[in-house]
Amino acid sequence: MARGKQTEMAVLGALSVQPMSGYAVREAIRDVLGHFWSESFGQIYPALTSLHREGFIERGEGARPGASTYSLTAAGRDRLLTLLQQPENPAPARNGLMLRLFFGHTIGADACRVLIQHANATARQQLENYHAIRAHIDGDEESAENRPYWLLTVSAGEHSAHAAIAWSEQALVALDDLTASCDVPADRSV
Amino acid sequence: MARGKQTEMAVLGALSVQPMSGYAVREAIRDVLGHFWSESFGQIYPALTSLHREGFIERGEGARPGASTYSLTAAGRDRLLTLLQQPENPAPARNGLMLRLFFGHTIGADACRVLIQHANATARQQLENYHAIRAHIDGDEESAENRPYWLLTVSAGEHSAHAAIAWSEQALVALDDLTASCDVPADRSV
DNA sequence: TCATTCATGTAAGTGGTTACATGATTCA
DNA sequence: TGAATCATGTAACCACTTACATGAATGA
Repeated sequence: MARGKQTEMAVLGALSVQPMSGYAVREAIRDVLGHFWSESFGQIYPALTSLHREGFIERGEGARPGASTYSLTAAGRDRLLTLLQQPENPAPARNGLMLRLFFGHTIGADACRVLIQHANATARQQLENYHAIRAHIDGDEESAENRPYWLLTVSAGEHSAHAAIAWSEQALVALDDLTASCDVPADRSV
Repeated sequence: MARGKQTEMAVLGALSVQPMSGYAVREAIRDVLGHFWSESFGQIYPALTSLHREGFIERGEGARPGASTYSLTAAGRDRLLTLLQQPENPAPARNGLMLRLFFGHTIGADACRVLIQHANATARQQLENYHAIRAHIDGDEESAENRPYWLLTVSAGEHSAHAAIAWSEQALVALDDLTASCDVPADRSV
């Protein structure tokens, strides 16, 4: 599926939870979907305009003059369902850490260690964030029907962070073995 | 770091292994870095032109008329080292599966199951690929100095695939519990 | 000879971010 | 009063993909 449809999907999804302004859509995407999705102003406002033109959202009075509150129409709800069911078009892989490590021999073992330690710290930070989000979702009485699905996404984040932590620690040991076997070859039997 | 520098880094990295044509650079990036990096023709040829203009690569005679063989200059090797040491600029998160699951209540548990089963199959496939790559690297006598670093990247892929498999299976159980508790509430405690 | 692969490039278009311009409202 | 936040939008730019145009070499 075209990548442009994904912005539409995220915006309709945000509005499906509750009607809100474009500004609030951006905040919702950043704060609620932030750990697995992002959209910028430059995407959100044009998307709102075209969704409105196509009749998928309605524009109502906002709390302030000049502000609007968008809400899904019936057609918009259908549209969201259709989009969500379309197969995803995976983005091309681009992992900067792996690219650097692949040329690890060029930058040296110490520089690699720094990169990996940084990845480890990041993953630990993420894991803490996921725990906080989980606690927040568990404590939220309002969205009981969404809760199991939201927890699924948090769980995916936790699994991924755990894997990154395990890998990075194993990788540091492997690098230590590598340099040790260069310095004191007699000490190690593979 | 700017995203454009990353193409430069990948191209210089490919040429650091051995001199080759632009066409071969693209093949190397696709086949060797494929599981964590990608570049298209439209990026590679302009990058080669600008790297040549800046003196980071030399253009030699190719095997055929009209074809060139690019190789790193000393300045190019320095440039690669500099680029590899710069901190990465992580791309904004965009996980289509998570976006869909977050609105899982809208599409329903069965549709979510399909998505998750697909993710499971993909991860298993990736795991097999990583095992094949690992075997290939282990059997390659030529690149002994690069081997430990290449294995690090394969290991990262394996960890990530394992995490995806474990998560997806757990998620399917969670969805089963969810629907079971809706159909036959008396059967389940919690 | 004819399809495939090797090879180099360009052009058009998409998708996306960032910075800017503007102004009202809230609250300290 | 003045800073922070809410709010809407546009313009310029960057990164990237895809499709196209071209043609030589290889090999069935």
